[in-house]
Amino acid sequence: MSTRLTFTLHEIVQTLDAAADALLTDRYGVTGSQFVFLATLEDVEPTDVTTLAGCLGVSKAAVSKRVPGLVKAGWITTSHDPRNARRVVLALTDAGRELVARAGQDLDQQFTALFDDPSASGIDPATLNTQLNTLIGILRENGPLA
Amino acid sequence: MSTRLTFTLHEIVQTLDAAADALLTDRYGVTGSQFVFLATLEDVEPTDVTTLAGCLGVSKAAVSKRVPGLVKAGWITTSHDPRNARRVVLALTDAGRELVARAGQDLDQQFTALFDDPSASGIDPATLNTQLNTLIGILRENGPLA
DNA sequence: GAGCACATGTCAACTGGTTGACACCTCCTG
DNA sequence: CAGGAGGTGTCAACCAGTTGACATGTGCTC
Repeated sequence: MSTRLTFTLHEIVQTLDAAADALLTDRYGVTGSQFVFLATLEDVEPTDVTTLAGCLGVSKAAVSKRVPGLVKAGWITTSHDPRNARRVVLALTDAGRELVARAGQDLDQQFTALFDDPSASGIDPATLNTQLNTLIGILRENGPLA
Repeated sequence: MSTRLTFTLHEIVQTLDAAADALLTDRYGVTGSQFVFLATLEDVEPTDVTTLAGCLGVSKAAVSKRVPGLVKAGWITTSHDPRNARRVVLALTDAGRELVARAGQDLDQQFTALFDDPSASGIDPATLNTQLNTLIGILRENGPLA
């Protein structure tokens, strides 16, 4: 338990990610980063490599390299835009959509259940969220640390 | 601005890291991850590869590979424990200690200054920290998502 | 219609992590 | 003292990112 807020923030996302990863691997057979890929795609499908890379916050090359594996695993499909021969169109398969829906709901439920713990009384997730978003706003205004 | 707390948490640490990295690169000529390495070492020096890897939360091999570069850059030194010929003892150079002190203070000051912003009134860093630590505690108790 | 600016995806080379195998050293136990 | 258990660092092979270069396709302008 750190007294430094920045450390605490890193610690909580790491713990959160580890927990999510374990759940996803055990129950759904995907890694955390695969789930993020699929869930993000679900939000914008059908779309192309460039757009998805933007949504994920990674480079086009990173997306490009991961596509074949996800196709082979049966989560996504690729097709070609008849209007643009260069463009690779990505979409979820039915299995992919199903996975995102079920696992997403599962994760959500597990997470919100944390706040039912007696020691969490007095912690309001909405307030917490607002405060953190305010900090993000200030951080962005100031340019990377003025 | 996300409404999902988990997303917000990821977003704030990413923004924070980007800001810190920019500051460190500009003013001190080290990357964020180099600074973390040195600051962590400062906490436990002199120590060996295994212990430092534990503190950093990475593998021994990862530490082992980064050492030569940091020695060459003049931030750390390696030596041998006379009691154990296998053991590689890591310590900061004077330059390294100086860097950690100055940059650490700089980062701290920049971070705490965020809370002076008028829109941050009503956000108490200590309370925030306590609440997040409570959540971490619950998360760990429950095993990776019960 | 020719040509150019730009969008798009992929490749190669690099970085910094991982795991598993291994060599080496220490120390305890019989 | 022999020998094995276990600690310690490094290596090789791999994975998932990055950047920069590149081939290719689109569409605008002249």
